[in-house]
Amino acid sequence: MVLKVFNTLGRRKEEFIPVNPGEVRIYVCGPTVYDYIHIGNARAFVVADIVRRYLRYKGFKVRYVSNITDIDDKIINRARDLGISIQELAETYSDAYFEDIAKLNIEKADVTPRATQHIPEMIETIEKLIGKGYAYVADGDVYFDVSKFKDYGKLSGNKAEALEMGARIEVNPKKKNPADFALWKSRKPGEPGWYSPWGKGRPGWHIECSTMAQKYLGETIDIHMGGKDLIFPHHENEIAQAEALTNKPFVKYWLHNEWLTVEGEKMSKSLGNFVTVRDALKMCSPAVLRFFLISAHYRSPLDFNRDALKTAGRNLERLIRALERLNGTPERETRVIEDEVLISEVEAEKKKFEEAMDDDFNTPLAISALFSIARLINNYLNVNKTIEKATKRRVLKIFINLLGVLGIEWAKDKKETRTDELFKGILELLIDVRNELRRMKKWEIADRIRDDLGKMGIILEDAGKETKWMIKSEKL
RNA sequence: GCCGGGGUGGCCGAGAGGUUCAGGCGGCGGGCUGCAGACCCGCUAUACAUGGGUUCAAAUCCCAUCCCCGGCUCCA
Repeated sequence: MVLKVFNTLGRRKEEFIPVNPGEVRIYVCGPTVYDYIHIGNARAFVVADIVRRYLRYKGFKVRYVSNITDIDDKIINRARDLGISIQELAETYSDAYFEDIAKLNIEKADVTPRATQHIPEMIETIEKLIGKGYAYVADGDVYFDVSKFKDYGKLSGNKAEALEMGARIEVNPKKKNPADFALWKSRKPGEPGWYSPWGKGRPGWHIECSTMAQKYLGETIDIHMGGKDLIFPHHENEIAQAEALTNKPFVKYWLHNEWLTVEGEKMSKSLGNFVTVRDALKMCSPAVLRFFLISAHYRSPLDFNRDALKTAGRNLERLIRALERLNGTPERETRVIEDEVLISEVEAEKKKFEEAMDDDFNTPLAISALFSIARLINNYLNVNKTIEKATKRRVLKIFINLLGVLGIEWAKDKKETRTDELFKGILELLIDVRNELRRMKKWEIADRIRDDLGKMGIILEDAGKETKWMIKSEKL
């Protein structure tokens, strides 16, 4: 099956063919560590994570690099406001970032380069660009000369001339052209600076990414991802820098995800509707948040709100329940026709899942195949009280693998039963007594026990003679 | 001003020329159950912003209009 991806460069779906057969190199723009990451960041990282997992599922060897921007205006200002050092601030929030993405089950990158640890490489790149006539020095700053790069605007569709018209920023008199962008910024009083041929200063934002991407992934990388806001100017400028340097295509496929809104509005500090991952995780479990984030196609807008989270929780629960139900079903040796049918139908859904993912990572459509699998399992188990061993294994494996592609790990998300033995003992005693009451048809008392426990967050479900209990996780 | 993305059933959300229009949630009805839950079945659902056009056939293509959102400035 052919994987198709929507390439921002060209704005159309293309067949995915990596530069080197069987091997994919991905670069994802990581966070600027001046604050906790928000759910919009999380969407971008989850999408990238799924791209990575699915490519691996398809048999590609994946090398995945995602940077940390630890020097930038926002960091400098924030550190100043808080009265702490830049290093301290960056350290705090990069630690928080790793914690947050780990919770969301986003795999760690193979390499996580930090901007401040690659200053010499950036200086070298800038020197080369100056040498090739693409950049010029102006009073301690270095700017990229957009007019020298023919393809400028090919990613975003913005023309350098048009940018001048719309630009509301005050014109920087050091620039030859308003669209030129800084490769190196001279140090202002109170700011940190690194020694360079142009005096003390620090690198521009764009040069960080292109330099580190090329250092770890080579001159032409397969996939570069990020939120759509990065298309311009960030990615446009990365292309200019990298391609001016090598005369080779910098990135084969550019993938950008749409915005996540909150209650219909874009997140912004001024609206006060910024939702960090940490805030969101007070409302739902990490698995639910992740499941919510992939409930729409990555190129469609998605709105974060309580109802949507609730629905995501129910949906995920439906899948997990079916999985657990199958897992808990007793095995038998003999295979019957129903087993054959189940396997072939589940295999058909697996194929649908793959087709959906092959079509530019269509997660909502892929998820619908998972619902079908859940239904098939439930239907089977409604009639069959046992399942043939190999059938069970096969279906479980498919189900778990497909969930795994989406980064939903059943074992990891198992509700932590933070209950001690004493609690369990008492509860089981209570259930036994209740079942005794049920046998005696004392429904009123039996129901009262179930209802009252329900109010306390403990759910009892009678299935024949057995009674299952679970702690209602408000998070799910 | 220049560029871009959208408007699909009560809600969310796939589909991008053609058999009866995914899937989930919610609601209603039924089955199972002592009841409830979970699960299954059915209905809600002959929906695709509006007006034209192309076509044997249009959510899907074309034109116009309305509305929403975004980029052009740090931003996933």
